[in-house]
Amino acid sequence: MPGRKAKGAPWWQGRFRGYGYRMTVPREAIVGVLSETSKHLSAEDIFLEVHKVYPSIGLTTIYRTLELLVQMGLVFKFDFGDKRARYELAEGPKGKRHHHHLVCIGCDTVIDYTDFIDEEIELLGQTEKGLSKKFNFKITNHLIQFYGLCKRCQNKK
Amino acid sequence: MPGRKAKGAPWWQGRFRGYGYRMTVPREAIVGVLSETSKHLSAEDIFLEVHKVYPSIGLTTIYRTLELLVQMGLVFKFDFGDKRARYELAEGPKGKRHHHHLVCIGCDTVIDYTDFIDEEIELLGQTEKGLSKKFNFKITNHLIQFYGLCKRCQNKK
DNA sequence: ATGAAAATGAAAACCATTATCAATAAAGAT
DNA sequence: ATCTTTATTGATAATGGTTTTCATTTTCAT
Ligand SMILES: [Mn+2]
Ligand SMILES: [Mn+2]
Ligand SMILES: [Zn+2]
Ligand SMILES: [Zn+2]
Repeated sequence: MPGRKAKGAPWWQGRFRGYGYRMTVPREAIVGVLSETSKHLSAEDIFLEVHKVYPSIGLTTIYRTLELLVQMGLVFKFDFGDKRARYELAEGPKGKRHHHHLVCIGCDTVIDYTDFIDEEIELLGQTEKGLSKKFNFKITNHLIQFYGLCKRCQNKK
Repeated sequence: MPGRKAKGAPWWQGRFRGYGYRMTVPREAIVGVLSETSKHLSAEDIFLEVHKVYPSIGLTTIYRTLELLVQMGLVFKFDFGDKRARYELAEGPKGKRHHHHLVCIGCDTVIDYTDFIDEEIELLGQTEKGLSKKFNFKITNHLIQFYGLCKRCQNKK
């Protein structure tokens, strides 16, 4: 099992350095938290989690670091309709993991899905091409979210 | 030209009454503003517009009425990434006009498009069906936005 | 016209996010 | 290991869109 617990420098350190940023304890901790969850955390969520291990790290730093991470393309920032921004690691050591979301309007649960991406990619590509031509609009990104009721919430009176 | 300037009760009054809400001057004015634009107005935009005719109507009422309208399904509320919510009439007398958006990250312009390309329709149907089955998720709505550069912003410097 | 209930406006409160700024810590040079 | 530069941090205050509060006004069925 190569490298499994080797404790070498985490893969993202090079990313920071590449951008000319310093590697710090708070940054390490924040990316650490994000890399250990599949949830869509708010700044405060992350703050609370980081706080357990480093009580001295402030919420301001969480916000600042998240902005950096978004700028670097390491983190996605989403708005699911509750008032807070939600953050999620954009990629792991294995590469990108672009995906779309199912948002339950009953319990605010967010489901990631990558399953249908493959079939979607083809159609998405064509859609984007068509729009680009029709409106002379250079598409760089897209946001696709489906809203509805999750299994649990469908069975609630 | 049947009914063109007939000045009969606007079509949305019945909607308010149907929900048990009263018809008031501010509500009339707010829907009026929304029905005369194709832009995506913020609460303040609407306030300013209404203010020209009814200087006594306050911003609070704008917010309250917009929330009502969204609840009634008469108005869509969007978040395009600037900090303010944007509102847009969901339908006219002729029915729904569901559409998607192209958002320019250069000038914040938002382009509506309703003439979905075949690929997009297929993409949506296929995706929604697959997702519903796989996750047992009842999809009721979707949000699709493409981000990029509009024609003008592509030709800047 | 009357009166109960709904709706409004002014002001204060909310609250996620940002800006400020003095203190601290990272990293290259010595 | 120490020094030096300067990015980074944390406490605090400020911001700004949106909500709450509550006394006053308006709607509309009677
Ligand atoms: Mn996700
Ligand atoms: Mn629109
Ligand atoms: Zn749910
Ligand atoms: Zn533009």
